Order: sequence, then structure tokens, then C-alpha cells
Amino acid sequence: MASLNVGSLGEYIREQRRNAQYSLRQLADAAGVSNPYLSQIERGLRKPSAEILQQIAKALRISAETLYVQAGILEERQEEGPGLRAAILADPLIGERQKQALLAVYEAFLKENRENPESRDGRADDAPPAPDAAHG
Amino acid sequence: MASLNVGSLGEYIREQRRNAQYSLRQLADAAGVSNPYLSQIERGLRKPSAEILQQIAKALRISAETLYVQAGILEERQEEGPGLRAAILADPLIGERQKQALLAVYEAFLKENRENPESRDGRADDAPPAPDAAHG
DNA sequence: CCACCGTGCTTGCAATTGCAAGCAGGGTGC
DNA sequence: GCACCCTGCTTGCAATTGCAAGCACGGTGG
Repeated sequence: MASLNVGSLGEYIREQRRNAQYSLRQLADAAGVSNPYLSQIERGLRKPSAEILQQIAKALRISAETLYVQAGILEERQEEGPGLRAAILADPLIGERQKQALLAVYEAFLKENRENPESRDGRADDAPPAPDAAHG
Repeated sequence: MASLNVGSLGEYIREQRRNAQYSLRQLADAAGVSNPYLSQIERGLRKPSAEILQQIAKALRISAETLYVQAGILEERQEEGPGLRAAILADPLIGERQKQALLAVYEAFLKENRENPESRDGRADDAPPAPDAAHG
């Protein structure tokens, strides 16, 4: 991992720790990691594993995903892509082939609608996209 | 990490690799990891870092999150499921009946994935069975 | 002064991670 | 037969990860 990411990860952890008003030792104890190691992580000298990040996140009462994103091993969720295609591709509950199958169905519908605009039927649906905010 | 998780991770990777009809060396090369190490990972002898999992996932053309979940460092997201439902319903280019059809396909995939978690990247309806050598 | 406690950090080391070099086996062509 | 290619795996090693023991400093109380 590039030291830049590690640097920002450590800064982030230190900031969250200070926000929570924990000393280094308190957080290390709560997280079940050694305090020297936590110090090294905060100063960007070591690159902790995902398991360690999980432990630290739990002790800080933040989501592990937040630290994964800071560490560069997870991308921030795109809540609503520019379209349904992106939403399908971004869905983590289905696999690539299932995504391709859904996209194929969707493309077939689009093609059908281009060739026969009347087939859309009841498109009075103007509800705004679901406000799927990033989880806290 | 409990060896149980590493075991299932390795099995999962091997299965995905075989689904993609890659040899161990081909996948290792594509992923940028050494082939002995990939072999060890598949056999559950080593616990790869998240970065290595990212590389393997990219080479397999699956999401890194999928492997993180298998490795036990990420929980399956439930929240995005409703997100795609909303995106389908919000899409202005398809009609109500088409939306319901897409939703039905999506729900079928989710159900299938719950009952058989490894079928996400499995056989799409129109995909022929992989020409596996019988008992390799 | 001292002893004690808290703070964050240094340092050496054991275990783990990932790799390079190579082995063993199967198959093919000459 | 041989050489070559492919397959997956073994093995020893360097680098990295995470820790235990301890240091240095500041503050407090006797």
C-alpha cells in the first residue's frame, strides 16, 4: 500500500481517537492491539491488516468499512449511479453473470421501448430515487 | 482468522478460477501474485491480505467485496438490495410492467443466492455447463 | 527530593506473508 | 528415447506485521 494511504489512515484513526477522548493506551486496550503498534499505525509506520482495522473500528464504534475505505482496500459506495446500469453493476448481492443477465433484460426492454414506444405502459412513476444515504 | 474461513475462501477462489477455466498459473499471472502462493491460498495454507484478495478478484472479474466477505473481513451488504429495487422503480426509460419484470428477475437471483451462496457467479440460464473434465 | 501514575514512543524479536527457484507428474512432437 | 510444454505443489528465505519489555517525559502527592 502506498504510504500516502497509510498516512491518511493513521491520521484518521488518531483523529477519531481524539474525538472519542481516548488515550492511545485506552484505545489499544479496547481494540485488543498493543499500544506501540497502534502508535505506529497512527504515525503511518505500519500497515495494519483488515482484522486489526476491524478491531480498531469496533473499539472506536465506527464501521470497519470506514477504515477500509481510508486504508484503500474498499471503495466508497456509490449510492445511486447515473443510471440503472450502474446500480445493477454496483449491487453486491448478485454476481457478475447475474448482473449481465439483468443488464441483458434491461437492454432488451430499452430496445423494445425504442422500437415500440407504446409498450412502456404506465410510466407515470415519477418518484425520486431512493435517498439511500451512505450508512453512518 | 479462523482456519475455517480461510478454508472456505480458498475453496471459493478455486471454484471461481475453475469456472473461469483458468489454470492456477494463468490466474496467478493475471492477478500478479506468485503461483505457489495462490496454490497455498486455495488450499487454505495462507491467509492473504486484502490487497492480494483485491488482485485476485480483479483477475477473476468479480468484486473484491465478494472475496472480503468470504474471508470474513466484510459483512454482506443488505442495504444495497433495496437500492437496486428503488433504482429499477425510478428508471424513466422503462414502464411499470417492465419494472416488475426486472424486479422479479432480481428477486429470483437473490433467492437463488440465499439458498445457494455460490451460485452468484454460477450458471446463468443460457450458459452451457462448464466443460469440466470429469473428476479432473 | 522521591515514588507513582499517566502519556506516547523505541526496540528487538517471533510469527506470518508473499516470493523465487525448483520438483514431480502428465502430455505432445520429433 | 529425448526436449519441451503444461499442470499444481514444495521449500527456503526476505520482508512485513504485531507484540512484549522498556524508555522518556510530564504531572501529582508526600
